[in-house]
Amino acid sequence: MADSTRAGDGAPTLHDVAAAAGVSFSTVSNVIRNHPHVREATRKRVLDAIAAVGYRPNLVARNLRSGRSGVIGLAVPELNQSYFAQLADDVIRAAGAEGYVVLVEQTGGRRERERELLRDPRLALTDGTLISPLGLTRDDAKDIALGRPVVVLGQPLLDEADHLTMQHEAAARAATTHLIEGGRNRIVLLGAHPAEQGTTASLRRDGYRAALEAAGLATPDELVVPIEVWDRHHGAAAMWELLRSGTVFDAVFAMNDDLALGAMRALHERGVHMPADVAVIGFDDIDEGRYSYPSLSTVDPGRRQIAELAVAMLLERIMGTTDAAPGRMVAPDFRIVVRESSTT
Amino acid sequence: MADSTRAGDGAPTLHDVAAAAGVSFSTVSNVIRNHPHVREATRKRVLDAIAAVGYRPNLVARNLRSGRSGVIGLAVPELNQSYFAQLADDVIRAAGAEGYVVLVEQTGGRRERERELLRDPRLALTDGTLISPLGLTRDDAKDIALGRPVVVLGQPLLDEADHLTMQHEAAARAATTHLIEGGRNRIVLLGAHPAEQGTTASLRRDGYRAALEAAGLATPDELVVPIEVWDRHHGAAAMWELLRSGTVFDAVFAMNDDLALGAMRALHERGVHMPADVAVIGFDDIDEGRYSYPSLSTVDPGRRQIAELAVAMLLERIMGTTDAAPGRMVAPDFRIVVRESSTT
DNA sequence: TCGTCGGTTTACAACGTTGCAATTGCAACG
DNA sequence: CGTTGCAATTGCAACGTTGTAAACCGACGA
Repeated sequence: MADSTRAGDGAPTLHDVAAAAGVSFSTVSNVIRNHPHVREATRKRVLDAIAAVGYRPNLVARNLRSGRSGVIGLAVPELNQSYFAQLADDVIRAAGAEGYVVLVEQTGGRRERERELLRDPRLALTDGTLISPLGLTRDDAKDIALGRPVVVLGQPLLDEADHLTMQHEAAARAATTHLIEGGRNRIVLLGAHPAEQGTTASLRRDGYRAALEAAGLATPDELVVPIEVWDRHHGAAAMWELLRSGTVFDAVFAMNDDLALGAMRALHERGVHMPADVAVIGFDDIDEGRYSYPSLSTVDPGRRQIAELAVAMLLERIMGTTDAAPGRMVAPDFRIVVRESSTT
Repeated sequence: MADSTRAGDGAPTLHDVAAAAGVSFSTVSNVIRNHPHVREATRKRVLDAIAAVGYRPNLVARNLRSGRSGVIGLAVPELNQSYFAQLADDVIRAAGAEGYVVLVEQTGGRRERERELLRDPRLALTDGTLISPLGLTRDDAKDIALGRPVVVLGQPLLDEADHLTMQHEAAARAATTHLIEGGRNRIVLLGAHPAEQGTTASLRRDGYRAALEAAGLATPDELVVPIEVWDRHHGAAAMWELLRSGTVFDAVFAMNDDLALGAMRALHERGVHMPADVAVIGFDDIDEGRYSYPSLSTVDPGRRQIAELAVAMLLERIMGTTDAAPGRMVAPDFRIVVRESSTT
């Protein structure tokens, strides 16, 4: 039980085990690594010694030797946004199934922070990175040299990285079309990021516009509401402001479910009925939307599959089981989920 | 710009920089470590070489040398439960402010997994662990020898660890009392874990019972609803079942907000009005509760402060800035947050 | 001119592994 | 009874740092 062989306060090492078992530390290493040529009696003696001194391999040393850490990094805007919490959940599970653990970083969706993260030597602790950028543009990323496996969840951004792209535009278009087919024609877009190109926000906005144009509807500027941070709070605040302004509308397409839920709260408070007065659809299919009142229509982008696919792509790079050039994959099909908030 | 000095595919090391700068690698190390005695000209030459070869320190090697990794582990049931997602958010922020990053593990609240995690050598990658156990009991934990900094969010569990305990019982009692003061007397407890002692669930149940007894109310068995997993789905399902059974009640105290939100959905679907017919209060004060309809009354346990305090306690152990025996801290005050769901 | 004393630079031994190369021991063989 | 062959064991050089001890080198005072 006791660890009488140990000196100082450090954890026992191979050498401590070796001393306890009366063999060289190489032999202990052989036992641990399942080296084929170890006599049964020796193996047992070593295993007993391991138990006796309470030895645990020092993973840091092992990593230094092997060049691998068994850790992947996941960078998301913030876990307080349900979509990313659930994405992180899925990623941790998928990675865990392959024996990897996950270091989670929050970017707040700020481009400087996203940039910094991709260059941060801290990431060298991980074998690779999965990043879901929000603010970063191709321009910002131009001079980033990675030299390590990275998978980007989003639009093509880095030449050296793999990309897993959602069908933002098509999905946004389908969501908007769903509202139009329900007879709506003054549809608010909640969460625009005006100045940007090639980001999640701009692609979804393009889809929204395309749907309206295809239906012969105009897209008045006052219906496109910019919101920097896509959380419930900002969704509610923006909706309050919109209601205060007296703008007339009969539907809302929110850039994500958090914004939609925040907006719904504001609509409730003003006594606006959903879906009778205003139909609402969000994006992401977070779990909450099933349980809200009214339950929230949304776009299911296949989050779970995306997480699994992204982890698989990253691990393939890490293990070097692929020699394909960095490329782009398009996420599996999205799906419009119709719930109460947009039922005609 | 180019890295012509490099051989092979490995990242450049101190030696590569040294070669490029024409100094010994020790000097490079001195520059990096801000050793006082380096001639200005030399420093500049080395810095240029660092930039030229694109050197980044190898953190794994640094960690091996220093015995520190700058990583802490956070073990929570699952990020899909909003409270833990927000806790993780807070912990990552608090740790980040001190220069630490966070490796997140999910336990699913399963005792075996929680046990395993505390013994897993994988944790050796981290400098310490913050764990929020759900299933683990003192008995389960009896034979766990840590030998490393651990802070437990919850009841005293491990002799070698620090504990940060919420005032579960008092808070649950206050929540229940709030419902009673609103004139309710058939109060459902949602989320009991029947057989357990000393866990979050049992302490909150004790608080619930104490409040009822103090008010001279009975606690009929049919009002105490056991639910294993505290998420929206199970909350809704349990409420459906309760409604189906014909049990009469006029209020619900849910063990957490997710359960409450799930239950509210079921109540909505059955046309039960809140708070008129049934008052609801949850626990945790997750962000969602502000935006639900009706907005959810809850117990604010001071999550943010708890996260910051827990990180501070853990870092104190890691840095060895305290030599106090492992002990227990009680979390700062909770607060009953009254919103629409329990307004009389 | 020599020794001393700074500041400056370099050498080197860890940190705890891994994995190959080298060594040992032993049995079967010629 | 010395080889050969092979299993079992051991030695040792990495992996890329940090930090201490040692070495170097002018300049300055004696």
